[in-house]
Amino acid sequence: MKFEDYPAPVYPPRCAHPCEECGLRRSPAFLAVSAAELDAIQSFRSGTRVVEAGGRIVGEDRPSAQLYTLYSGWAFRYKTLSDGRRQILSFLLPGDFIGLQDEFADGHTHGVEAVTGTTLCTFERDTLWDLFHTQPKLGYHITWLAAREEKLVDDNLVTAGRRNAGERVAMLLMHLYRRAERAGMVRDGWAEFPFNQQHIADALGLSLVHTNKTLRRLQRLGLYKLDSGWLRILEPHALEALGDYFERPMLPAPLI
Amino acid sequence: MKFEDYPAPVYPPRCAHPCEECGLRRSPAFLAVSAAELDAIQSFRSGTRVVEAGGRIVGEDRPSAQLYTLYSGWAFRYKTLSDGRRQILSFLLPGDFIGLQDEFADGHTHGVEAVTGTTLCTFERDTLWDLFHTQPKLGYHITWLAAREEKLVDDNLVTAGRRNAGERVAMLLMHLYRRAERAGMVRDGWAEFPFNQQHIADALGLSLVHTNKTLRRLQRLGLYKLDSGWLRILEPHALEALGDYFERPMLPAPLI
DNA sequence: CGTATCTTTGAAGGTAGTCAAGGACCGTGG
DNA sequence: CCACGGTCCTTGACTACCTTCAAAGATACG
Repeated sequence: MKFEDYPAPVYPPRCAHPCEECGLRRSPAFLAVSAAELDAIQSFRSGTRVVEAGGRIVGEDRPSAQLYTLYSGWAFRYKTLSDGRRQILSFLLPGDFIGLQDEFADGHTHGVEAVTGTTLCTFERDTLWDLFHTQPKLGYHITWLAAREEKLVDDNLVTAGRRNAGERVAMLLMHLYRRAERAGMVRDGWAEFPFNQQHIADALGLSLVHTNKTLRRLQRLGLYKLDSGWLRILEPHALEALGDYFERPMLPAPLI
Repeated sequence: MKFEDYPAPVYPPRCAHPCEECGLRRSPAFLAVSAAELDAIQSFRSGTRVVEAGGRIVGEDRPSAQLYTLYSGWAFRYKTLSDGRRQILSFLLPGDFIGLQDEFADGHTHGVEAVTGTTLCTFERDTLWDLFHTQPKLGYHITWLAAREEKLVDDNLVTAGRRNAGERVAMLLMHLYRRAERAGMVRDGWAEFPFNQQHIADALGLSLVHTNKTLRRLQRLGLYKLDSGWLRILEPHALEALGDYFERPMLPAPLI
C-alpha cells in the first residue's frame, strides 16, 4: 500500500483545529499516540504560524522563543559564514521538529527558511521541560526526533566531505524523493521538488555553476526528470549505486 | 580560574568506582546532579569498558546493545563509503554520550573508534526508556546532549561544505583546542593532540597530502605548534579569523 | 637493525570554482 | 500587445584548488 492512497493533506490551508483532528496523524508514517499524550501535545501547542515561500522561520542571529513542528510545506536549516557563503544543513518536511538544537544554545545558532509556503505548530520553548516532566514518553519521542535529525546531518556531512559532484547530486535526489514519498508528497511517481539550483548547491557544498552542469549531465544520462517543480526518478538503482546511498525502510516517527 | 586548577582526571586507569566518586563530576564543565539522580545514573550504568588506542568501540555494521559515556580518552564517530572513503563525523571527549543516534535506527549506523586508550561507562540500550520514565530530568539531559552533538555536526558540515583547506584546518585546531581545554586536557598552554594527519584529513574532507601541506603552511606562518602529541595555539585570533569560527563560552553540560 | 607507521615533498592531472554572458520564463505595466 | 525587469537556468572559457601518484625522510618499536 502506497502513501498516496492515504488522505494525507499535502498543503492544507491552515492548521487551526485541535490536534486530535490533525491530518498528519492519519499518515502511517507517524506513531499512534494515546489520548492522554494527545491532550498533552494539544496543551503544549501554543498556536499556529504561516510563513510564505522564501520567508524566514527562525533567524540565524538568535534562538527563537518558539519551537515548531512543521505541519505543511518544505523548509531547510542553514548556516552562513560572515562573507555570505551558505551551507544548508538539512531539509525539513511535515512532521519535523524545529528548534531543539538551540534549546541548549551557547550561541552558534542556525537559521530556518521556508522553501514553499509553510504552516507550523508553535510551542513555547520554556514549557519544554514541563512536557518532559509530565509526559516522559513525549520527552523520549523528542529525543527520538533529535537523534533522527542528527543522522540526517551525519549523512550530509559524508556527502559534503567525501562524495564527488555526481555522487552528491545522485544521493540528494534519491534522498529527497524518498522523504517526499514518505510524507505523501508523491503522486503518480512525481515528487514535489520546489528547490532551485542554488538550494541544491548550498546543500551539497558545490558552486551554482557546477551544480547546474552536474544536474544536466545526470539528466542527459536519463537518470531523472525534473519538470516545473516536480521530480521523477527514472533510474533509482543507478542513482543509488552512483551515490552509494541505499535507504532502508523508515520506522514510523513520533509526531509532536 | 582555569580548568587546569581542578583535579580532573586526565587518564584514570579505570572507572570501577561508584558514580558518586566519579572524577569527571568534580569538573565545573558538568552540571551538578541531585542524590536521587546520581542513584538513578548509578543503577542505569551496567559496567565499565576499556578500549585500547585504535580499537573499535562501536562497529559500523550494526547498532550496539550498549550505550556509553566516554569517561577518559579521545574517540571519534565516523562513516565509510563502500569503496573505503572515510568521513569523521565528530570527535568525542570525556563526558560525551555515545550511541543515541542508533537508538532509533533504521539501519544507516556509524562507527565509533578510540584514538587513545579509552574507558567507558556502559548502559544497556533497553533500559533507556525506563530512565526517561523514572527520571524525566535525566531524559531531558540526554536530549540536551543529543542537541549539542548535532550542533557539532552542523558546524562540521559547514566546514566540509563551504570552507577551503586553510580555513578548515584553522577551524579544527581551534575547535579541538577549546574542547580539550574545557575537558581539563590542557597543561601550560599545551593541549593533548593524539591525532595523526589521516584523522584530520578524514574529519575535514581533505586528502592526506593536502592536509599535510596545509598544516605545514599554517605552522610556518607561526599560527600553532605541534610537538609529539601536544598542540599549542600561538595565534588564536588569527586562527579564529581565518576559520571564521568564534567559540562562545560553553554552558555546563549534563553528565550521565 | 629491520619493519611498520606516519610525515614530508615534488610533480602532474583533474575536478570544481570563478567569470562572463546569453537564454528562458514570468509577472507587471506602459 | 509588447516592452521591461527580475529570477533562474544554461553554457563556454579560464583558473586554481585539491587529488593522485610517487618516493624519500623521520620516528617508533620489536
